Amino acid sequence: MSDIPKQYDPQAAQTQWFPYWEQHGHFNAEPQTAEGQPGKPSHTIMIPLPNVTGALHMGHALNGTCQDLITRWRRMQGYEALWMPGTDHAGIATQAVVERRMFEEEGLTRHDVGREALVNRIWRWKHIYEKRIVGQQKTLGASCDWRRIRFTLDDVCAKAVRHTFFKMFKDGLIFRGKRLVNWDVHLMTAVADDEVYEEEIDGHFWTFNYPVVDSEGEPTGQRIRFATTRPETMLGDTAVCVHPTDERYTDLIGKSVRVPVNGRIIPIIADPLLADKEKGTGAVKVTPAHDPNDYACYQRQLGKESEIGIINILNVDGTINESGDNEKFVGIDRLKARDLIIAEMQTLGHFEGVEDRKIPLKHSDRSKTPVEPYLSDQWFVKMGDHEDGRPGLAQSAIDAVEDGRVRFYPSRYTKTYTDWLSEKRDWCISRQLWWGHRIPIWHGSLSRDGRVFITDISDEDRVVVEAETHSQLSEYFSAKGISHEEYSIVFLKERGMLICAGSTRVEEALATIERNLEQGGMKESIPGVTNPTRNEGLMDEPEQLWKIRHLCKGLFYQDPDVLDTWFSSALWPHATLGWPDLDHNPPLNADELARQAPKPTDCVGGTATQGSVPSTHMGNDVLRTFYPHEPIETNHSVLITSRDIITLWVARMVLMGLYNMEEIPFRHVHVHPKILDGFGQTMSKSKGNGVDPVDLIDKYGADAIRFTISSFAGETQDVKLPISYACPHCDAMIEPKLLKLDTVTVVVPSTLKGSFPVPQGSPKPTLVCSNKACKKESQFSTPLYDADPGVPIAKMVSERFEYGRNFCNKFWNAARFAMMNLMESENGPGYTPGDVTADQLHLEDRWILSRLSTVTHQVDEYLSRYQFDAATRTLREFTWNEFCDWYLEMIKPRLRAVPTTPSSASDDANETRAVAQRVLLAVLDSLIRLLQPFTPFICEDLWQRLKEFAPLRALPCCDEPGVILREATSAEACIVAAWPAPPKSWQDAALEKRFERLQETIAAVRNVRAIYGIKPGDTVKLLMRATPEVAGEMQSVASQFDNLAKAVLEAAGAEVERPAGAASFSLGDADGYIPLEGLIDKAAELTRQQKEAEKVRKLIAGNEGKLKNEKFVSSAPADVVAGVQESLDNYRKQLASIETIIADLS
RNA sequence: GCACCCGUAGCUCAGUUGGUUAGAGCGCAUGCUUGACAUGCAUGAGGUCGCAAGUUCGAGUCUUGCCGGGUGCACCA
Repeated sequence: MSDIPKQYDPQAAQTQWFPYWEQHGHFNAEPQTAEGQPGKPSHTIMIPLPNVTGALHMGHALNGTCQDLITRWRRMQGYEALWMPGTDHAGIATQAVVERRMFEEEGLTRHDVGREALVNRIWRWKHIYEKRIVGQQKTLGASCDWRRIRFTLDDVCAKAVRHTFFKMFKDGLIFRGKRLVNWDVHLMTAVADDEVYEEEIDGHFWTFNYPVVDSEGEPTGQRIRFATTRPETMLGDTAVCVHPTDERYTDLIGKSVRVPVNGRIIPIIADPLLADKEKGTGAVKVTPAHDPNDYACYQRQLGKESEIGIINILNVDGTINESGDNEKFVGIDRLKARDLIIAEMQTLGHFEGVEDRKIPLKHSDRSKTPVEPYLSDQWFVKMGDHEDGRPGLAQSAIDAVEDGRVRFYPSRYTKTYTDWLSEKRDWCISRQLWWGHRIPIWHGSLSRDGRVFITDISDEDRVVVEAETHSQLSEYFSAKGISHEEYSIVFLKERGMLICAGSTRVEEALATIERNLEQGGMKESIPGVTNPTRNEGLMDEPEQLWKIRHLCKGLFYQDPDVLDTWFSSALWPHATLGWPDLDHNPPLNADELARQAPKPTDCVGGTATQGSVPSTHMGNDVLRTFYPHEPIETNHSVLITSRDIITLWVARMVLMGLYNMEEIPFRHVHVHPKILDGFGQTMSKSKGNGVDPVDLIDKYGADAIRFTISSFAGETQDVKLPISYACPHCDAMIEPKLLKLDTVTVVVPSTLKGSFPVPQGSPKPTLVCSNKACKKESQFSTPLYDADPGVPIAKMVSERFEYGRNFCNKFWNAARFAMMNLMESENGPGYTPGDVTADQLHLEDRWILSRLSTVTHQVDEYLSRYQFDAATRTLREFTWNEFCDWYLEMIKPRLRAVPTTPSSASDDANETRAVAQRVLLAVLDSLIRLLQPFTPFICEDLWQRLKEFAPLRALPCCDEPGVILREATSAEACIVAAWPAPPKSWQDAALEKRFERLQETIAAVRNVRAIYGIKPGDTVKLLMRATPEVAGEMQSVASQFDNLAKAVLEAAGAEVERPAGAASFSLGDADGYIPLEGLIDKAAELTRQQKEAEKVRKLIAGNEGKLKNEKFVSSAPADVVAGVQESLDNYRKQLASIETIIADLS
């Protein structure tokens, strides 16, 4: 067996077998082609699409491992298993990373390069990172159907997005509204709630007063005091608010105050929710455009007598605009303006005091600058129920989980999901970005005065279509061959119109109009739409001004915003399967198809692997087969993801699936743990602790990474993964440390040299090896910088993965051993296939087959509940502690064709060897299959090696009594071999119990040998005192005592007595004596036995106490009481033996 | 403030519906290398299961409170 190396070489297996699987189409999932045709059940997993922002980290590796495991397991079980790959354009994150890079490297902002050029740059970024991501996934062994890879901005997904938006628009589910967003004044965009972080800063808390004025605007002499942390917002104040029952102010309610800095007269209103009698002065200024609470107050007051205004005082860049009604501050940054306003208030005598205070302030994660609450126009999806009481989008998704159509594993995450959905908050779907699905809406103005409208539709704004104008538009469209099904027009009360495009043709037609208008040519335009006119009224609408300036030049323009990333990813489960096209299958990826171009020999006999290429066949079989449908027995599906996107993504997929498909998108949702670093923090690029799985795979192998990861993918808690840096010169481990920077804490090597972060243009920081013999420097892998080319890099590694590496090596060597013994050698003939009957089995064969059956069923059970950790541990223990440590050791004598017991002395030694070989191969065969989902590369490698000399092998046989193993042909590849199903009848609890006793005895003998330092080569004698039954068992396996503990069983029986000068052990139902005349230290032996006796006495006392307790005896179940009684009896026997020994010794 | 998770051996974690002596890997100690594997084998040491009370015949497991760590959601004049 010289061709099997002593150590498993993961890289060799990975290089060989991944392309093999791909080329043979083993990852491909094919749809059923005709209705009603009986076929395999399907199994679908939709990947939680990684962002093209950057490379994958360990969290992705965990996520991918779980999905691949389930996919490979189901595939072997006979499912047509689809794992759908793809990536997400990740709107803001990707745009931000490209913008930042562009600024750092070229000093350019997006406004310098323009929309089209920026988007092109992002596409280039996307291509680079998608390739990297796919490469990482394949390195890990991901068995996705790569031909079906999708990207959320590709044509198939874009069509689904447009279709859905159009449908929702027509259904009245999409509306335009105002919303306070987190405005990043640096990037000049809104950022989502999850893209801001809070940081406490040292701030101030100022108290001012406003003079109360009478109806003529003359001061009454009264003043109202209030406090604020943002004095500049005074410019946007539209009210002062007090609590309605606050006696200090009740007489002022309804009166007015004058804002000293701009002279604006504003009312004093009462609002019990906004004002708090206990806090501050009890009075609060109201700035609806720049504070969420104030905005909520503004909405509450709408339509009431005390209705207040709303004034946006900020430009997009954070400077004060004209609406502040004081030209002194126009164009000044809001922070500068703050100081000026404080000074002015002081001068005017309205300043009361200031105190220092820690203020939690929201910062933009992208620019690390404070965000401003900022009122803007946004698009929303209505989540609430319909007016007639029918459940709306949110409710439909709640129902699906509550009635069990969608089930969470672990179930506690159900609460996260339903709690969030039951708020039914409308979903803001617009983003002020350039990278994403452009909102397919064109704004137009029909008004005659040339005003431009950024239209604002809420339900009450919609008006019945004016037939005349509508027909003009219809004419325009129909002249282009566009039917009225493809667009939807909504007119707004005398304010303009919105056209929603439902097809690319409409989009093109509308884009043509827009372009022509922009160029001033009116060759093609909608009647009634006039040339753009710059309107002065816009000047107080900074965001709109900005839009006009940068994005659109006319009265007729496409909405500049793009959709929230989650809008497209919510469609993922059906969009990727080709929805809304029901008449053909989705197209396959040409590059990926080329990878598996069938070799000439494969072409003979048909086109089986090409089944889902668009063909003459009509109908979308892919969608029909792989999207959940009735009857549910024919298809299964699971979503495997991390908990932080349960609301953002999982909930939205369910509601979108129900909306578009009228069926849930998946039946199970498995939520796996998160991976934290050794300091307990989540891994992320900005912290510098994100480990590239490929680095780890290079070091330990993909199987090792997968095995280790699955061993900690349990259901209870997150996983700490301590990492260190490996010195590239000497391989020593360098510990990481935390380094606090201005805004974040980052992870860097503890032996960091040089400043961090790097000042512009300075050398990159390095680490110094802590190994005294090395002391060399290297750069280190950090997502915060790219290392200089050609410089040695200390990669991030984690010793935790030795767990998996060692396991793979152990398994490799077990297989190596098996193969050596399956070949012809001086020990006997090579493997011959053939049946094995029950009567040919030895004790250890029956035991290992019993264990195999038990373990297989346990693994199935664990995997069906997504308990990867338990499944992994079970297989590891079985492989290492049972198969290797006991079974292989026990059959070694048989494989050497040495007669094993006196009674088998006459047996044909070769037959003994043959049976051992067959059972060995059968167990190994099953084990390779069982481990395939976990460690596919090593398994395929071993499978193919075994196939070379044992294409026929004896495998578990279920249908014939007495026949245990029967000849069968092995599958072409392990990845497509059948999942093991050993008969349950093999499980034999009594046998397993008996075997445990044997193991205990052997361990006890080994213990004695270790204590007395007996040389490994020396044989000892063993005498066992036991009941005739147990003694008989001992006799029957006597050769194993010799084999495994170098002990010759001299005697076994009830009459055996302890020889003088023997070391002893007591097991409850048997005592063992090992004569060690001369070797034994009587005093030490006595101490050892007394200690043992003490332990047993305590146990006896405990059990006796229980049995004396009448309540225990009467209320505990009978079997528990019997169990206690039984163990008490055993302990008493054991104690009696030990006491005899003690008496002998003393 | 509300919700969820976690606290078990030096470290990282298991521990099913409460039930006989609480387990694993790493690390540690001792002893083993010509026959699968030193990425290995054997043996061993190491835990009043965060604290307190309660329920129960019986609690690592259930309940309540407290302490400590984490996460999510609200809120922050």
